[in-house]
Amino acid sequence: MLQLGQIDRSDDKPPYRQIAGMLRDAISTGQLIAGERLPSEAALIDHFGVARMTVRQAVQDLRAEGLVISEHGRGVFVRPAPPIRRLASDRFARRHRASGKAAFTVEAEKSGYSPQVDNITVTREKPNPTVAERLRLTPDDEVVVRSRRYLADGRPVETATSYIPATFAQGTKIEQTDTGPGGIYARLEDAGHILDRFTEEVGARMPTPEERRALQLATGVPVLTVVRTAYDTNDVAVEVCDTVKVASAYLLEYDFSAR
Amino acid sequence: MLQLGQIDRSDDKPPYRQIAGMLRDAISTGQLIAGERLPSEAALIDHFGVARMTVRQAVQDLRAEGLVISEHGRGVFVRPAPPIRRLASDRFARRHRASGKAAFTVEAEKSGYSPQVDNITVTREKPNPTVAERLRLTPDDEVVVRSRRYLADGRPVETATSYIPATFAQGTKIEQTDTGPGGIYARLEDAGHILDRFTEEVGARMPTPEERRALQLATGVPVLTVVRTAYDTNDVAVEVCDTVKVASAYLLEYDFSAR
DNA sequence: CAGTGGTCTAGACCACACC
DNA sequence: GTGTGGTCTAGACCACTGA
Repeated sequence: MLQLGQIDRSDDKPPYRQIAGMLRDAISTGQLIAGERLPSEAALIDHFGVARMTVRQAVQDLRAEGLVISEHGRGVFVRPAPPIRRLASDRFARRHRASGKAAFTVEAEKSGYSPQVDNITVTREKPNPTVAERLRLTPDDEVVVRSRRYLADGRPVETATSYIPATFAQGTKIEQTDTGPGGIYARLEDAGHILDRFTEEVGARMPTPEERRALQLATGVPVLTVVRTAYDTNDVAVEVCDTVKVASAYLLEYDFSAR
Repeated sequence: MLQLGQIDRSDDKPPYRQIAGMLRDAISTGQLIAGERLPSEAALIDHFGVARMTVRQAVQDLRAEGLVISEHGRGVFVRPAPPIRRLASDRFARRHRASGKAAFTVEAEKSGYSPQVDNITVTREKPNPTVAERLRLTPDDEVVVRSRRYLADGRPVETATSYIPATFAQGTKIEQTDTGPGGIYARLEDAGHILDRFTEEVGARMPTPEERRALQLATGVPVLTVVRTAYDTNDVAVEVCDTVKVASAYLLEYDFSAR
């Protein structure tokens, strides 16, 4: 049974923060382990002798920190850490593509989870200014826009949207739902755009409500945003890929020279 | 004056979500711009005909998303986007170091903000298991631990903790608060450890309460965690640097080959 | 069914900002 | 001072879970 202290009414820290602090300590010291249920609101009200809103505010703080998740009708639980995918920067190397597999599949086999892709859409649009600039297009050029969602062991972990200049995608499988073995990059190379290098821009923020839905995100879990641009051997930008990843499920690895 | 709709009581979306949605729309459509004040709680209560806790819960949602910040006694404001530092992966290149400047200073001059470092502490400790593994040390070896906080135009943007094997730091300025021109890396190279490459591991999460204090973080702003390991030309790990960055203030750029 | 968290009401007192 | 958000109380009804 979990042992908790009492509120110090003379403390300037408000009661709800004191309660949040005690629960946080219980979690960080291992008195409450991942997946375990916290005392119910009723139990906390009894123990601390406060109103319901006070304990709810404490729990609310912990949720915003991503420490706990609450499940309607069941209870509040210490958030279990999901398995973490380490993404190495060689994940788009040609040797993987040569095997006919997409980067996400290769990664899945290495790490031992079952990969899945859904919600694939393919459209043709005018690029937004950011994409246009990266692809060095005018706003009047067209791009093929490919969106999809990636799942690992059935759980959404990432959404991705690729933008490919229509002139490069024209008449290739890039315009179809199934791009064939090796994915977009293999088709671009088939078309003579031999890939040379990528740049990635990494940031993080809280998800929008739509992203929370699409990625089934608990409160208190941010997203990593990664915008990748692919260049061919003529230094032509051939694709921009905008991805939103569940932050708790990823570690991105990069190598670079000291010279 | 801001125009807002009314709550639809027959909607299954609860009133507080409807209110949050309308405010969110007002922000995303530009009816409320960065830095502008939202209607006061009293005004929202009047307008929507709900209890105070209902409008507070709506605002709470927006705070957790990082869309607004509330200031006690002043109001709730659309969160202004802070200037974003783009960190290129060549920021530790030797040519910068040669000029006698630390990476943070070089970055500051390029981007035009005033750099500052404070809270510098230097201790000698046994490494924790993670650091020990990265530095290929035994738990009995010692490391010099250097912590500091970086500020841009007076605002905290990052905390960093470096771990250097004591055998490499011994007798150098690395053990002192002021490491001299070019910083730790210059001193390691003075000592014959010519730097060859770095690896970085990037993740994101919500800050701990201590981090929120140290970085003066508003609610709804995650942190980027970057763990960098430096290797010398003998492939010896000579430093691990653990950094926590305000996510809204950074974009990390990396380049890598397609081969 | 009982137990859980989700939403809401209608008040209260407080601390802070600004005039 | 007035107006703002921060904290707290003591209820109410609802929706979901699981025995």
